[in-house]
Amino acid sequence: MAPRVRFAPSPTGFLHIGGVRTALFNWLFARHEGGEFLLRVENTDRSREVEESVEQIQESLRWLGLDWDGEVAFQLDRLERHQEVARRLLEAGHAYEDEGAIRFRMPDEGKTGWEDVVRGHVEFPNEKLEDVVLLRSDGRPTYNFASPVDDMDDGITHVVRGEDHIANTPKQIRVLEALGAPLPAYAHLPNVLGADGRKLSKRHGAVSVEEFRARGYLPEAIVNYLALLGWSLDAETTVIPPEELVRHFTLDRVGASGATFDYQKLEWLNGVYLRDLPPEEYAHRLVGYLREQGFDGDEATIRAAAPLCQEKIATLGEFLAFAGFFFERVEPDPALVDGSADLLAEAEQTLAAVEPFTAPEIEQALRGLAERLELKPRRAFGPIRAAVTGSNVSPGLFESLELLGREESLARLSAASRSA
RNA sequence: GGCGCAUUCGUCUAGGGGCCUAGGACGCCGCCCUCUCACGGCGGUAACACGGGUUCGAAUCCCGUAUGCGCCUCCA
Repeated sequence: MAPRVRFAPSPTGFLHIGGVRTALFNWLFARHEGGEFLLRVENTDRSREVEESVEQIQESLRWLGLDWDGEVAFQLDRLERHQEVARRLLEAGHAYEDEGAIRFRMPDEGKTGWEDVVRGHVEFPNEKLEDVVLLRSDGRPTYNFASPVDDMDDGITHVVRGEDHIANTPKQIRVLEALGAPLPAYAHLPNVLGADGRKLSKRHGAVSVEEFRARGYLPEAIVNYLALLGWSLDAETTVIPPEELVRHFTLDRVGASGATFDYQKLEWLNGVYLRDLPPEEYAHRLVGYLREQGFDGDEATIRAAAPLCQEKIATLGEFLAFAGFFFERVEPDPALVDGSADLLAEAEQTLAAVEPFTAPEIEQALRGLAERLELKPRRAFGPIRAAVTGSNVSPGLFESLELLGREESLARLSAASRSA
């Protein structure tokens, strides 16, 4: 039987990166096994619901490439079903009324356990199991009731979720047993933590998919990185594109201990993916990203600047800080050009005569100038770079000059020379 | 407090009794490359939480302790 799994977020806000990891493992498992991946919104607590979040969650999943099967289901739409099942349990003596609510009768003795796919045998003493509320006094189901009932109705074969649900599992198992439903396999994923060992939150850095997207991370890099949080292919491999992930992912290689989210490693991985992109694709994504961020600089210039930056930045978000000088005049840091008035004037003259105005010729001319002035290349090019790009960190100088064009390059050199 | 889960370099991890004087990756440090930055190359740093067992032999199995985290809501 093909497995069927689900991702069941509650619509209380944006999609948290820890939630994405849960969704990802479900998705990878389903796609690897040729099963189905369902999306179910657990919205039984209307008071905590955040407008727009349902759409945002879907948009985030789509952006990451985590496609789900069928329509999105909403837990609240199945209210009548939940009430009917609760009545059944009431009539069968498995539940009782309590101040308007309906509670499930947990056994008082013995144990309730299961073979967790990632942790092995887990069991709880039944005396520790509270009689959970099935239906609130207003008739709405609670999570510990709606969730297993929906899993049953949806034919969920594997419940893959965060480890914070471990203590809920015995309760849900008892409910399912009382209903005579087959038990799904359970796999409890380790938590995703911040650097201080606590649950990853806003103060550790970006936590929502939207934020990572806005900062210029690639979905495939995020997916790759997240897959490594709790799962590994082998002892060696780190860079594993989504298709490879699908090909190799198995639940038995998921670890059980909490994983700290490492922003530096994600950034490195993002750089790997960025550099691996074919140049046209890189330019395409860069334009898309910049437009999404509201940047309206000339597209041809963006595309021309793209290859000069591809090997040098790790996130698309760095582009404007790194190559923004292509789109507007910049004020060089006085300290970088100070005392170089003559050099800059000479460079201006030299470049005025370069023909054609292309990187190789520009390089030859400027190296010749450095030699004449008896300056080490790095000493000679530093002020020129600052005059033209505004910074001592930039794309290649000669390529930058070519792209900027002779007229603009000379103008900037002239201005800097006067102020130096 | 009770119950549960977890514990290998700073971080992510490999490891399932001898292949481990513990491997890979990120980070960090050094060198090389070099017009800056980056990339790349080379080298280095750094870990089996602790204590008992079991065994000829333990990172690997068992017990205990410690620490961290989770849950104990008519939240999910």
